[in-house]
Amino acid sequence: MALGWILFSKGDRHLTAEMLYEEATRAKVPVSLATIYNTLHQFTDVGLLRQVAVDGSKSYFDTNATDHHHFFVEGEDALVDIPDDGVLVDKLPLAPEGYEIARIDVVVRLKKRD
Amino acid sequence: MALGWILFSKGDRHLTAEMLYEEATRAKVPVSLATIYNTLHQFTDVGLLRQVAVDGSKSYFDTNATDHHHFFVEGEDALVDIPDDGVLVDKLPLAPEGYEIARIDVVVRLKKRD
DNA sequence: TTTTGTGCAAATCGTTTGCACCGTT
DNA sequence: AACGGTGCAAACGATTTGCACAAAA
Repeated sequence: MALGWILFSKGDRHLTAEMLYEEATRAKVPVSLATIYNTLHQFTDVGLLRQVAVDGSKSYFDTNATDHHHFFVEGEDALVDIPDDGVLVDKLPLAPEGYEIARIDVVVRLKKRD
Repeated sequence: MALGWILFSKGDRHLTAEMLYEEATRAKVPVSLATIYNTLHQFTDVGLLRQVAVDGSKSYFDTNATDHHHFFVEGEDALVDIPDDGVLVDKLPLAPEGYEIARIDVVVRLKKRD
């Protein structure tokens, strides 16, 4: 419950388990990381969160569960929604026989301009 | 060197470190996983491989380093190239001030049709 | 002898699992 | 007393690091 409040009372956010853990701790909600993961997965299962795998290691949880795409800032490891329909995927490829498309993820990787 | 042969002498492939490790072992090239990772990263750094982060955990290395997108079969954990230009990303979003687009990753997640 | 390259054992880090605890029926 | 739910310590698996050894300079 407490975690739900932290997650959803501040608009759209992109959190890692670690981030939520720190926020919870700071907010005097003492939980272990395992509980954080359990909670994140439960929210994900009921469709309130969207899990985004953007680099090899940690994964992000997006409080905006609707279909949309992301910027990912390399080096900064920040995940940002791409404003409404800035991206359009065209010419959807046919799914191979016997399969159907579950979801399309578009990640636009950004790097600092030098 | 031996790993280079395994990687590149069989056309386009999508391998995890573990897979390459097993192939190497089977091919009587005894290396540790750490060496596999070192080698994969070296090839990636010089642009011969492309690292694809598709789910939270393991990451795939694609021997096709050119720009293209992927199907990912959930459950099977298989990664497949999307044939030539089956996908087209339109209306490229402006990168925020001070940033430039490094790469665009499109992953079409497939699930078995029931 | 120093320097440079290579491979790996051990450590690290994100994540998951099994189980102990507690309130409820 | 049995049951269901919740939280977490400990295990796990993928990846990285630091260091030992060996060949080249």
